[in-house]
Amino acid sequence: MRTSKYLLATLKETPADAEVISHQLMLRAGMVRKVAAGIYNWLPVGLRVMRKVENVVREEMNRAGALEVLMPSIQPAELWQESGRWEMYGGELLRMRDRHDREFCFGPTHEEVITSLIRNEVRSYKQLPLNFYQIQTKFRDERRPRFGVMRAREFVMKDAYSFHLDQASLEETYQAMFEAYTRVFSRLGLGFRAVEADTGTIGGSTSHEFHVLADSGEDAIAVCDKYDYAANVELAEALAVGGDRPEPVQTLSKVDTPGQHTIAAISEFLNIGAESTVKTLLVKASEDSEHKAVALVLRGDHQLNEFKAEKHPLVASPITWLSDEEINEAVGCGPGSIGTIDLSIPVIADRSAANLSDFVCGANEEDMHFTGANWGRDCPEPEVFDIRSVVEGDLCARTEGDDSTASQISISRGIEVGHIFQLGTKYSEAMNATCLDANGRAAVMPMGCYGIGVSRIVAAAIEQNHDERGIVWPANMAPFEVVITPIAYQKSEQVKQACDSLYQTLLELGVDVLLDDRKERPGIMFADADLIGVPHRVVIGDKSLANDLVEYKYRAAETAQDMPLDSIAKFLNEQVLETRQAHQ
RNA sequence: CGGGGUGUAGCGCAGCCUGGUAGCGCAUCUGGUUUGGGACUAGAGGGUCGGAGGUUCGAAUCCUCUCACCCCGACCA
Repeated sequence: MRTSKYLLATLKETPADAEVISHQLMLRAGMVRKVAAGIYNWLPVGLRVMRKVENVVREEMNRAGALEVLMPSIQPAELWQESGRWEMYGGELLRMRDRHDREFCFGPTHEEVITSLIRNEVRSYKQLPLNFYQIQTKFRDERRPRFGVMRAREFVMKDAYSFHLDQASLEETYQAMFEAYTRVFSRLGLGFRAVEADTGTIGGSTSHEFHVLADSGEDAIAVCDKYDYAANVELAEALAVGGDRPEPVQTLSKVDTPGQHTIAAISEFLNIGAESTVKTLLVKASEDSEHKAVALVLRGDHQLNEFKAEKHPLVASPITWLSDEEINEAVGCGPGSIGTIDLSIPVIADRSAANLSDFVCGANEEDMHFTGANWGRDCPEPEVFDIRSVVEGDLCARTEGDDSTASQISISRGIEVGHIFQLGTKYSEAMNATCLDANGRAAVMPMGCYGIGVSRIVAAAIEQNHDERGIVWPANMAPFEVVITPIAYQKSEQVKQACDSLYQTLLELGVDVLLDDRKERPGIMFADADLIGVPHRVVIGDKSLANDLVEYKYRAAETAQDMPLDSIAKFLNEQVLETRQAHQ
């Protein structure tokens, strides 16, 4: 491609509404432009990158035996009503009506469509297992789109759905997808980690997320390298800290704590550590409970994990906090004075809180607290449940024996770019997707689903690969593999000939090459090439040509080097082929 | 959906408080001088001041309503 016939659309200044570096650089490099909140145009440079990602994804899905299909982005309401999600999905589902007033939605995902398709096409277990995928535009009406293409409303996703006769077959395909995803992200040159993930309301089955590690990531990941444990903090198990519960030594006493309503205030007022206090949080009880509220008890220095708490049968889902009035009604005081003594509602204590003795808690009376409180003696033994979030330094849940130092949890941030899921029969059962088994009986097909955020990967890769001059693409994602930067292309016939000839040779070798034949000063051409992140750059000017030399520079390298003109094409081709092969 | 903020040329911004007929830098176009890291120079084009209504002789500026976008808030690729 010649820049004179192309749209580089690079920007010198950073647009004001871009916050994260990937969004800023995608705008500056002329990759995307915003059309509306969370909706983007992909310009030529950006689309080139996305296509490269798609190609790798497609190759690996094909290699893993999945079959490519294309489903519609507009889906009829009937299918969603059949699965029950027309009511359940909420505001993220963009709904619309056609001219006959029939209801449709713009697909945020395709379980319904694929299940409806396959239940009509598959008759016998002999056809199974089958795995279908597509690379297609999705729409989710996010409550808050942000970070450019990273959390857009309209985005490109690879989604796959597998159908099986039994669980064993599902697990086999799940494993194959796990390996395919690992290959995809490795080939794309991303620093990533597969982590155990929340199965959400579907429950019971296995799920893994693939995260690109980046400080700007919206997810927190708990990692322990020693035991090879990695899980989203949403579900990472938190062990009790502090060992077994010591015997009580203090007596229960009520103390005046005027105006002290927070853990920080109480521990300072009483001159004790927050880890000897307990906080009592009141949330709504689930509908089948006889109580209105449930008390969640945590050690003062710990944080409630709402995802975990929601899984307890007594806790209403989604988790709902009691208002100040409701708290007063339930325990007779404000939110800053609740405690575990003489509570008439169920008490669920975190493992660490349950291990405390002689702790401080509210007295269910304004401006009063208890010290020396003890489970079993002063209040009933609580139900113990893991309801706190792991923190840096916690012992890994997989720790074996008395290994207290080397197996601590560290927390890092990640961008979710892939998610694989054993769905089970949730959709196949609701939509009656069956096939005949070996006994000639109808069997509901267990399903798996597997997603990759194609457009999000582009942004995630930039988060991980940039410097002060711009993007430094991983080899397999760069929009162009080589850029030729002439010095005085318009004036020097010698330079023009050398550039055109090299350009033609590289094109014939199948290299993605960009020739910057604009009538610009070198500084502008260098800046643009660095900004869009072309890995290999060749500068051709009269000075070096006089010695039959050209200058070669690798984008990520500090310095350039002179190379003979007559061997540069061969050299570049080798470089390109080498990186392509290294990432096959 | 709550809370905060911003809308003035393609991009980044000033002007608004104190009403008087819209400006700066970058980018764009033309000419000249330049040509190894975002040049210099002379000229030129480009704006419903987000939209509607109101106050006023007169509104980018004051008032009301509205729309869009951004940021902070717990179900996601």
